[in-house]
Amino acid sequence: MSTRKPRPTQTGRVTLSEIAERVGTSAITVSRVLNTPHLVSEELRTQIEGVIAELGYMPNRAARALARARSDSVAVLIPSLSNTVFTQLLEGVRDVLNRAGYRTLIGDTRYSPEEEESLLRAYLEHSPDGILITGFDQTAATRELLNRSRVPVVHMMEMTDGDAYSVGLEQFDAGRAITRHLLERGYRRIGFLGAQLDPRVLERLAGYRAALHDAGVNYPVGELLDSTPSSIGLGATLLDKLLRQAPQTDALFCCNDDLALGVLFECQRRGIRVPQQLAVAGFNDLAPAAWVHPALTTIATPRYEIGHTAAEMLLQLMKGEKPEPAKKDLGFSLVVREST
Amino acid sequence: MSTRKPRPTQTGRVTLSEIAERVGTSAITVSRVLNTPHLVSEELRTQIEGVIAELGYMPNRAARALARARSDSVAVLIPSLSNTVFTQLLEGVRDVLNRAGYRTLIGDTRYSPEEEESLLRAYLEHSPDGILITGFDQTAATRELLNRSRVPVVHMMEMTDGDAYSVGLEQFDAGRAITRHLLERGYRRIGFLGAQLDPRVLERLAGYRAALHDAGVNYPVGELLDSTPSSIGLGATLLDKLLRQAPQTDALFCCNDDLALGVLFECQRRGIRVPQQLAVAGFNDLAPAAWVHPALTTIATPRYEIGHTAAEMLLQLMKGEKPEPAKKDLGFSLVVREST
DNA sequence: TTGTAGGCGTTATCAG
DNA sequence: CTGATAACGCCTACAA
Repeated sequence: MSTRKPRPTQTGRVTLSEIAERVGTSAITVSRVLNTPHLVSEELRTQIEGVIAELGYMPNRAARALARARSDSVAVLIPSLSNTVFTQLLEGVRDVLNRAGYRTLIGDTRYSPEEEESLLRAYLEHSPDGILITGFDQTAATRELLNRSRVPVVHMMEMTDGDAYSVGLEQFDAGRAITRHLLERGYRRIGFLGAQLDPRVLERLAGYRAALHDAGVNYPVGELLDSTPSSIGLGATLLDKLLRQAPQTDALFCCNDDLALGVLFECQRRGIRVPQQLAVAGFNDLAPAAWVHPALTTIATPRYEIGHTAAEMLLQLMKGEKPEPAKKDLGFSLVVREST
Repeated sequence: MSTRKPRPTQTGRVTLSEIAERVGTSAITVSRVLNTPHLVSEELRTQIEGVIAELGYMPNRAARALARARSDSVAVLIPSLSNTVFTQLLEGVRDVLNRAGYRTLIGDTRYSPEEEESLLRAYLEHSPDGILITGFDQTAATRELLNRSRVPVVHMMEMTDGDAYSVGLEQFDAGRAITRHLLERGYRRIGFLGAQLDPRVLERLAGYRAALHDAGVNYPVGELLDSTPSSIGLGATLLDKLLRQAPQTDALFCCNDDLALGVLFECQRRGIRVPQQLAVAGFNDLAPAAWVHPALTTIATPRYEIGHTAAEMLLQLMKGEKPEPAKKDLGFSLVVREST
């Protein structure tokens, strides 16, 4: 029994060996109490558990990760932390992953594929067991990194061809659906307000154009695109611009609720009656949409469920299972309220 | 030269030894190229850098953390991810910490000290180099954990006595300030709407009461407290309740902008003129406050700056420096708009 | 059911 | 400036 006496550790934290020494057993047995308790005799186990509690032992994740070659962590890349669309997505993700014992490394890409690439590079150093990423707008290098890392990946928010795993909705269809709703209501000079111009917004724009086209309507003067981030203030600004550029517009599809709220508030300020003089539709169905006056017609998107489902799919992949189907379309719903 | 040939690793990832072998040097030298390049000769360095790039080498953080006994990560505990107050706080935190090379482990406590304790327990396993935590409402066990871990901690959002490091604002003073504003405007039957009832809300309530008391006003029937989470919808509900309970109320201080917006929208719906029939004040100055109609009087709180400053303070602590002063009051400002 | 040996990938230490 | 050696704390594999 040449047991080297374990000295206090570098960090001052209690280690398995110290516990083992106290109990008069070996580190591996203490490890078993933590990971496979059924493999340890009742007696030893309760004794060890006592000392663990007494000493306030706390496993060292770095050591565990190194030994097991997995980290029990998942990297989650979203465009923005200040957009509730993505924080709700995150909540769905975390409710699933935390329960399953995973930590999430959250990265916000600021809507930039380059930033996304650099975040991914950084997070791969942590050997994540899985990756959740927003959309399909990755740089070539990002794709390369994802492939070479051999870590399971699930894409969120959009659907696509390809053979990637994904959970989302058809942004194109949603944009078309709400535009059709406006057409059905009898509006014809239907404008579009777009900001940020990320791929999902562009899909919605394409859906809007398709709906108009299908209806034999053409209203290019009503399109206003701005690549700066969405905000309520920008909605107000864009409305002002639009009314100069195309005063005859009778309905407006805003690429998200923030813009739409800005438009609504600006209409209130100017005394423009909604929907009588101008109908307004948004996208996402954020919390204020149901409460503003008039209440906002919009597309409800299942953010929480997308996060939840994507995380579940990733869990399967991390277990080595093949999720079926590989793509889940969680749909959307048109919520007609007073503003159209 | 009994160099064991390094086999492909467990994870399939390139390691320092493999690079070393390729170059005909040792792992430690490769490590130096990464960490202290000035200690390696120009020639060897460029050669090694070439192979690193060629093979797409990626350091293993777990191994590094284990060897260095620090993780380059910081745990950040906030009450909620779906409240923009805290996501803005987070952005301030991350802008500083990411730049300094730290990762953030984000935990949302759901406003529960018990949940906070369990998150802290979990995150301590990662050996964070520092901890940012919201407020001072910790369980005894949490305090014990923080002390024993000997990890630097900075508290955010509130000020307090004690000797803890903190960056925040005096919630009491802010609540008192906006109430005084209402008093100055001539309102006397000033109600208070509170939700969630976390410590910061209770401080604001205390400030409200103090202001009334100082003015010789007493209006207990106007206080409505609800421990469920804040939301626009709850604001509408509480207004309804309040108008039954205290119809003579002439002004309302809502503990945050969400409630205030709900109140405003409900007033619009009912045709209650703001501020003529009822003045409404909020707290935080969230984005919509400036744009709703009438625009909302509120208290602007420096969330981003608090996160930023707290992170800088933590950085100092992690370097072993003593930040001066230990408590930073970043203040608030009264933003008077149309609703009062 | 328990323990021994050895390694995970990196870095600190100290020698050359 | 470079390298050999020995950790870091835990776990896998195998043996007893």
